[in-house]
Amino acid sequence: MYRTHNCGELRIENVGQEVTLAGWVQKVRNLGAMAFIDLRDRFGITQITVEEHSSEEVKAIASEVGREYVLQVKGKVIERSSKNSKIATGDIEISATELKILNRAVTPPFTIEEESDGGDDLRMKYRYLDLRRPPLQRAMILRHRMAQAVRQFLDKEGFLEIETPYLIKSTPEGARDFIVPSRMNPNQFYALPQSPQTLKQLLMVAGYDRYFQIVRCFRDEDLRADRQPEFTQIDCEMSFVEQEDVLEIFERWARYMFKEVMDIEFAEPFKRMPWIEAMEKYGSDKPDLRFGMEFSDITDLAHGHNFVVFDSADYVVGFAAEGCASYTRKQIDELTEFVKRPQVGAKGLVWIRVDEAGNIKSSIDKFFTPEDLKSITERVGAKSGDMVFILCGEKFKTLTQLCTLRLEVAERLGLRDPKKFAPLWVVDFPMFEWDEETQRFYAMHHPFTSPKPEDANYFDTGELGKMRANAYDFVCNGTEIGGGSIRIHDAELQAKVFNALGFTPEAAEEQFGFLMNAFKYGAPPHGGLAFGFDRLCSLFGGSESIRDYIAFPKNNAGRDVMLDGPSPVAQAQLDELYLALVEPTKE
RNA sequence: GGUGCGUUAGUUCAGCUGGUUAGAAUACGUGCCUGUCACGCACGGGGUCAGGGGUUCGAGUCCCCUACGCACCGCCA
Repeated sequence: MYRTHNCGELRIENVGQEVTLAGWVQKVRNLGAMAFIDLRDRFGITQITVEEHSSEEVKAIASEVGREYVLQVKGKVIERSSKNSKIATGDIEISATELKILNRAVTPPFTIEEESDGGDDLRMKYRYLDLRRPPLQRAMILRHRMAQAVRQFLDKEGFLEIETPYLIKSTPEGARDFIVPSRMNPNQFYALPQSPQTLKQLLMVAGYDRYFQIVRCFRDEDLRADRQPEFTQIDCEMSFVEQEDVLEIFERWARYMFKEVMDIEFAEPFKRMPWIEAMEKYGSDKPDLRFGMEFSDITDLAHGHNFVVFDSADYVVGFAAEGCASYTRKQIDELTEFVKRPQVGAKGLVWIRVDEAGNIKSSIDKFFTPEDLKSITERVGAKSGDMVFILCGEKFKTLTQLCTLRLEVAERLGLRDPKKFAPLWVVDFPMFEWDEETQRFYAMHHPFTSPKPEDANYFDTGELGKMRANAYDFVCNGTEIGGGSIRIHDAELQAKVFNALGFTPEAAEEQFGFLMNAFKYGAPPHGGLAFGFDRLCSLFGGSESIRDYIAFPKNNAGRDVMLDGPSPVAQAQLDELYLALVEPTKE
């Protein structure tokens, strides 16, 4: 038997017991005649003491072990003369009677402690060492507990966990597919699923009624802190439901998760916000509602004052930055530079200061009377001590730019508190989105999303941009955590949508024939949604990056720096797959 | 596809307007040390300044290219 206890469980009650522990040596403090060894496993740290009266063999091993040696210790639990309140086992220590080196270790490239001295890149290369550190272990344990909570809730609600294949068929809509060559079918390829969307709809046709899966999804797009090429979704689908049914059950699910994992309860129902309201009030389809600073349309007040910047703009919009009247010229200049960066793209920033005494001063005093400015500050709800920031231009572009500024101001004011949670449902998304580049409509959600019945007439009028969908997103703290829709279950309606998206009947048949065909055999009304599990973990865990919650993540370029993949393969492997390589062309 | 920042000891970093032998902390090694827990003290080893090219009497420092890393824009139905 390697151990009787783990390194985190012994307490004062255990004093006197003979125990065996095994773990990794975190640190040796050798004082000459005596030595202390911190022995670590994922349960905690226990101090081992080697004393003057210990055997020569024990002393010899204690002086030999280094960091990350795997060590087995036999000894007696004794009460410490000087306790350490920083660790859970700090009241006791093990007086070693026997030490055995189970394995030696070379000096690790960074310290394996709560706060490592290693940089991100290095720790990623030695991910298995980084994963030994308590912060990473807490993250993995959080993820595990969350997955268990998901299963408990959905099982109780009658959902069946059903696995769908990873080797499926490529479809050109949406993100780029990862493709996998088929040896048995020369010159043909599988695709890895971007999500099991069509498969879960087929499960509804098959009568499984309520399905879920914690499932890996794959998208061959560029990465971000919150985007990995393979990521995990909590994928759900239900039959015989309307939007309200889906929102009801998954709001209860979200509350269950917050309660079980975070011990947080929300008194009020989650806020619901139509997409257009989210855009106009916050400039985003995933607004951060941990704080206010809502936008107000001031186009009518801004026009007609011989200020050419405003007069030439379609849309003028602003918000009151709470308590920012004290901002100095330098701080305003910084924010101006911030919005003028190419990533934001605004031309400039107009400000109106309402000081503590209620006096108004602005960057547009030349063009606006104090009364005009006052009506603007009233429109945006600015109080004494606030600063109004205004951008103008094309409507949605300007709203998006102002959103970036709102978040930056909130960040500076410390309002983006990771301990605070502001969940909401964004509903009534547009059905279609016009793409200038390809001059066609794309499905904003996906092509299986149903339009709102009252908007169906826009198929006939051709005003596809006005059509709203039965689609909804779950948003928290400015992050899209999940989204879904009520699907189309009618072949005729599905054909209309494919037509609107520019598919010929033949192309629709070729790509989605299996689904259209299945729908002929009695598809129930159905809908569902999917949550980004990695993002949910990072939301709960309080980290910006989902990489912290993935055991073996990819880097910025989609590489696994630990395995050093992707990599070339042997010619024989290529031959077997009938693949030939070409030199990459460099622009 | 694009923009910005970065790359100096095992590690994290400093290194000014170009100027002698590139430093600190930590880690590592050796010795001393009976209550440490960021142990302490002393000594020591450790550098292709990412790679290549250029400017210069002289480059870690300035310029160009490449590679790699991070963040972001595009992209992510």
